[in-house]
This record gives sequence, structure tokens and C-alpha cells, in this order.
Amino acid sequence: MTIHDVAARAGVSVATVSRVLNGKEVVREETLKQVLAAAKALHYVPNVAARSLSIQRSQTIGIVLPDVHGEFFSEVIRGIDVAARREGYHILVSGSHSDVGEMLEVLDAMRGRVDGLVVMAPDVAHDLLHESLPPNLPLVLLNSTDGGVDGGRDAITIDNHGGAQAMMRYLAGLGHTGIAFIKGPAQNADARERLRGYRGVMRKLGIRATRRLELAGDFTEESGRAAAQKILNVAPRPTAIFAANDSMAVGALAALAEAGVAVPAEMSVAGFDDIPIARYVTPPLTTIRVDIADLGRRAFGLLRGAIAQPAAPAGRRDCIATTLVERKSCCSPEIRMPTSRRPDRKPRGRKKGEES
Amino acid sequence: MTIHDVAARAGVSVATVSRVLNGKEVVREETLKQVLAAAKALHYVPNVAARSLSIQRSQTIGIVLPDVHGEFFSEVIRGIDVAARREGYHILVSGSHSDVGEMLEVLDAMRGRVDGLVVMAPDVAHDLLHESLPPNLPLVLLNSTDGGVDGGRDAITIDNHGGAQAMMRYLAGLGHTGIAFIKGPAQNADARERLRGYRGVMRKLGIRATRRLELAGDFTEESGRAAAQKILNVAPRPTAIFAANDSMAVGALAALAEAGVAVPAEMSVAGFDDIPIARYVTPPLTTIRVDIADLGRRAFGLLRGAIAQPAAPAGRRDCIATTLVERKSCCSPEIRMPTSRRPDRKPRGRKKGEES
DNA sequence: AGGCCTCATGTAAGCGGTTACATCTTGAGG
DNA sequence: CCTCAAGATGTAACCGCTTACATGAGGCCT
Repeated sequence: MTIHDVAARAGVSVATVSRVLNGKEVVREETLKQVLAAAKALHYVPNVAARSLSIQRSQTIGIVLPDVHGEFFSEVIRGIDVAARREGYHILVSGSHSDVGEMLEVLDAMRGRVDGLVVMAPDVAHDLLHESLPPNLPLVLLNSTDGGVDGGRDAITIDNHGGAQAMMRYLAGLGHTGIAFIKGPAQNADARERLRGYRGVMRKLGIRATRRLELAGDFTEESGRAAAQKILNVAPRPTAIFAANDSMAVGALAALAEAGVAVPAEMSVAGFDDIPIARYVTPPLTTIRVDIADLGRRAFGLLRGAIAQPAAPAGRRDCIATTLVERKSCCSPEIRMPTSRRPDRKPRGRKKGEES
Repeated sequence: MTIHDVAARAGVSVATVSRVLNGKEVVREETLKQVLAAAKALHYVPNVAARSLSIQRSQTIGIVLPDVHGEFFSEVIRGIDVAARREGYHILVSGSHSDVGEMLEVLDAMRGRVDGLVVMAPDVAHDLLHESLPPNLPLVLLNSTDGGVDGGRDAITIDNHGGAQAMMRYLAGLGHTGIAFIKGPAQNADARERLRGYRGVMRKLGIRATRRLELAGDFTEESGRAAAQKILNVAPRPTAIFAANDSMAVGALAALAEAGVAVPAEMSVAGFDDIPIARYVTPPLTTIRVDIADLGRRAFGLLRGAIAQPAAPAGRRDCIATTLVERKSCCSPEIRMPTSRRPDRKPRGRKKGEES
């Protein structure tokens, strides 16, 4: 079924059919009806490839992520998907790149197939990334810049530094001074900014350097678990753990439960991201909320703009604000029971969470 | 940069360039080198739309899911993504369909854009689904059939019934007789099969009908939480909760923790799916493992076959086996402490889990 | 009435590949 | 030396759609 068949059946030319179907030009009412009727009768579906070839656009955008699993990434996809569909765009996704080379390969394969790209590559060195990104394709970077070199690309970032500061101030406000930090990957821009927030507040509070404790982590639950186990062996033991993301906080929670350390009575735990599962772990996790779906949504918005005006200079910035979500994994260290490992029936010092 | 430019630079015709680039026909060694050199020098990237138009294939497959977030769905996408990339296919995903109509719209929009479709629509009535699926497009159904009417489509299913049976036998083996079940959506084929497994074993064990307890649920954490709260008010109180999926089990765990009910000492909890987070909740969740990524992988394999031989009759089946993963959320009801709500330091009756 | 402008529609040239078929070499066999 | 097969390469039609431009029909103005 091609446009010719429809034209023949409606007794008009292909141009007219095209005009009717695209609705951009004026067509006589009656002709319009005939064409529509013919198209419907023939179950006509325009050939996308032909259309793309002709108009030089595909109505498709590509999403390149470090990995498509995980709560964070799937929320991003979801946000973009919803926004894109509303504007008639399709999304081509690719994730699970074990290394940079593979990612660049994918980037290349998407070239020509998409009108624009949303790229999230927080672990790739900036210079390498920017030189390998197709130069003339609308593109927005997700969390892949820390305000420094950014190749003049459009980008969306999370207020990582502000969020980390907020959490640290909150913990300090509760009375914690021994706060351990579980770091993210060293090359990861988000991770670096969060770490900066941790260090800044620790310093500003005048907390003794010996009470600062930074553990390696890679944003996975498993690394959070391992880090927490190490923390338990440190003397003097910290009273709080701030993990650079929720997944690691969840891993830490698991390690603490395994070791019989009560949370929050004996150890407060805080995360970052507010992934969907955060409110369902035990205890519900106090964390920094990032509206992840909104991140995706706004990324699409920015990209849409870039596609519409390819001439406009790139370099737009959009920063997603964060908010502290107080649940039940943190409390004052004072109520900690010095020797016994058993907390009271219910630990005190709870604040009401925002959830039902 | 078109193929013509490359041809001109290499001093050959476009046909030769095409042949070199596709590697299907013989070309003289020297010519080949020239073409390759020209292509590289010009940074030539073939135009995908033109290619698709010409060969009538897009090297792209579509994935239509009820929702792209959630651990389960993102694992499916991941599995397909990895398998597809290996074979040079791209994936177009769409999820977040609030209703059936929207899903059909998406199905329509993908038509012509993809060579095949992986559709997961467990909640859509089969007759409606089958009549609205494009008839001549290779397609595999994910979890959308319960062995009954399936429209002669290729399909992959999970061994839901077997898995549920296994879990029920395990719980019964531990000594539980009061086992509550949190159901999934009524129209959902997976959910129905799991329920059937629950009922079958309950009946076979000769457990009094009064001790059977089925709660409504919709596969979300929140519904699991609500169901668990209801269960706590039932007298006599069940000693175990089997949720039709992990998300609901996680919700139940949260409700129990909130109510101060110890798991597994006072209440055993079991789930289904083994989503990544299952091992990190407190206590680690005993569940039925479904290799979700493998599900996606095999779906792609089946689809690949269907694309390669469009003439072959559809109706292929592939069933994913399940395995019981014993963690720490279930134990014998005997060690339950009748009045006190506080368990011992560590609940006994633990089995070693499979995880590190 | 003739000219001109407007509006609806038709014609056909691309868009950038693939590929059937034509053409041209080249070497072997007679 | 001629013929012919086989192999390498060129030519051009075609995939289905969009759109600049051409065409033709009215309608309005002078």
C-alpha cells in the first residue's frame, strides 16, 4: 500500500494525498474527505523510511546511557518517553556499554538514524567525549559536566553539590560529627560534586579531619555493602553514613542489618537520588530527592529546542533542583546506646516522612 | 556526504562503493582499498533512511511495554538491547501506556518503522490484543498468554505456575499452613497463573479453606503494603505471606516493619521475580527467580527467527524456567514467639542464601 | 472582454541508497 | 587469432514520499 494506491482510489494525485495527510496545505473539503476515505479503506500507513529520506528527519531521538537497567536509568527513559511521545517523537535507546569504545560505536550507529541525541556518559573523560560526539547533531548531555569543560554543548545537570550540602547540614544539625561518606566512581561528575559537598560541609563545620571518612564505591548496591562493612570496623565508629547514591545506601542498609547494627539508632544512613525503592527499604531511606523523570522530560525539552533551531548556539544549561526527603533512616546520635546492640522498641528522634 | 561523493573521490561508481560497504559481492582488492580510504577521509556515514527505503528493512525492532520503569521492565529492555546490538539491530521502545487505546496507537506508529515487535501486554484482553496487532509483522508476545487463546503468535512465557507451586511447597515444607496470597491484577496472565499455583497447592495440602487468604494487589509496592496491613488484622493471623511479585513483597515488608512485626520470626514473606533489589531489602527476600534479562534475550532470538523466515508458521513457544532462591525472609512458624513482638537477637531457622 | 490574481491540484525531480542488467576486461581454450 | 566465459565495474531504475513549479479554472477589475 503506497501513496499511489491511495491517490488512485481517491481519484487524485499523490501530491494531493500527501497534502491531505500532512495537513499543512489547503485542500478542498470534498477532496480531503475522499482521500481520507481512500486511505482508511486501504489501511494505508505511510512508509517512514521514504518520508524520512525525503524530509531529512526521522522524528526519532536517540538515548545513550551507561546502562539501561537500574532504577535511575529507567526513570530517565520513562521521562523522555512520555515527553517525546507527546510530540510525536520516537526514542531509540541503547545502554549497557561495557566500555567507552562500545559507546562510541553506538553513537556512530545512531548517526543518521536520529534527529537528536540525549547522552549520559558521566564516566567518560570530557575531552574524549566531546571530540567523539558528532559535531552537527543536536545533542544534550545528561549529568556529564561539572561546570567546567563542556564543549559548548547543551546540558542538564543535577544540583549535586547543593543536595549534598543540604544532607550534610541536616546530619550535622542532628548532632552527627562522625559522618562517613561512600563515594561514587572517581571519574563520575555527579559523584565528584557530591563528594565536594560532603567535604565542604565537613570542613566548614570544623570537624576534625580524623573524623572524616571516605570510602570507595561505584554506585552499585554491592559496593555500598562492602563500604559499610569497612566502616563498622573503624574506631571511633562514625554515627552516620552518607552514600553518594541510593543504591549504595541500600547496600549499606543490608550490610548493617546483617551485622545487627540498628538503623537509625546505632547508625544513621542517608542516600541521594530518591529512587522509587527508597521508601520501601527498612527503615525508609532519608535521601535527597531528584525528580528523575523530570530530568528526562527537560532533557527532551532542551533537545526539542535544539532540533527546531539548529542554528542557535548551544551551551544551554538546565539544573535540576534537589530536595531533602526525611524518612526514617537518620536520627540524633545522642540516643545511641553505648554498649547494648539492641535499640528500644522504636528508636526516637524520628521525623515524619512525606509519604503516606 | 553521500555515496556519490565517496564514489567520486575513489574514482569508481556508486554501485562499487555500495558493494564494498556491504561486503556481499566481490570487488578487486585495490578498488576496495580506495573506496575504504575515500569513505574514511570523507567521514562517510550511510543514510539509514535511504537504505531502509531501498532494502525494505530498518534493522530496528520495537518494544512495547506496559511501562518502562520498574525493575522488571528495565531488565527486559536490557536483555533485548544486549542481544539486539550483537546482531546489529536497534531498538525502539515505548512504554507508559495509561490505557489500551494509547498502546494501540503506539503499535500503529511503530508500524513501518520496525522489522519486528516484542509486545508485552499482560493486562490486555487477548481477543482485543490479537485483533489489533498488525497481522503481517513478525512479533513475539511476552507473558501475554496463559496457554489458552494466543492468536497463533510466537510467545515467551514464564513458568509462573511451576514457580508458584515451588514456593508454596517450600513454605508448606517449613510448616506453614496459614499462608496469605497477595494477588496481581485480575486480567494479568502471569498473575492468574501464580494464583493458580497458590490455590492448587493449598488445596492439595488439604489446608482448610478458612486458612486461605487472598488479597487484592496490582503489582505495585503500595498495593503490597496495603495488603499486608489488612493481613495483620486477620484472625487467626497467617504465618506467611506469598506475594505474586517482588514489588508487592517489598511493600509488605515495609508495612510489617512499620507495624513492628518481625520478619521472618513472626511472619514469613516470599515474592516472585527476583528483581535486583530483592537481595538488599531487610531481610533479604526469599523469592522465585526469573532470569528476566534472559527473557528479553530469548524474546529477541525468537523474533530474529521470525524476521529471517517470515513465511514460517508462527506459534512458537518458549518457556522460561524458574528457580527458588532461599534468602532470609522465611522460616518455620514454630519458632514464632506467641506474645512478645521482639524476636531474639537473631532469628533462628535461617538458611544460607545463594548470594555472597 | 481581456488580463491578472488566487486557489486547488497535477507533474516530476529529487532524497540516498540497492541491485538487476549492461558493459568491458582479461585470459583460457580451440 | 577468435570466441567465449567469468569476473569486475558501471548505468540507471526503483524504493515511497515531499515539494517546487507548472497548470488550469474561476473570479474580479478596468
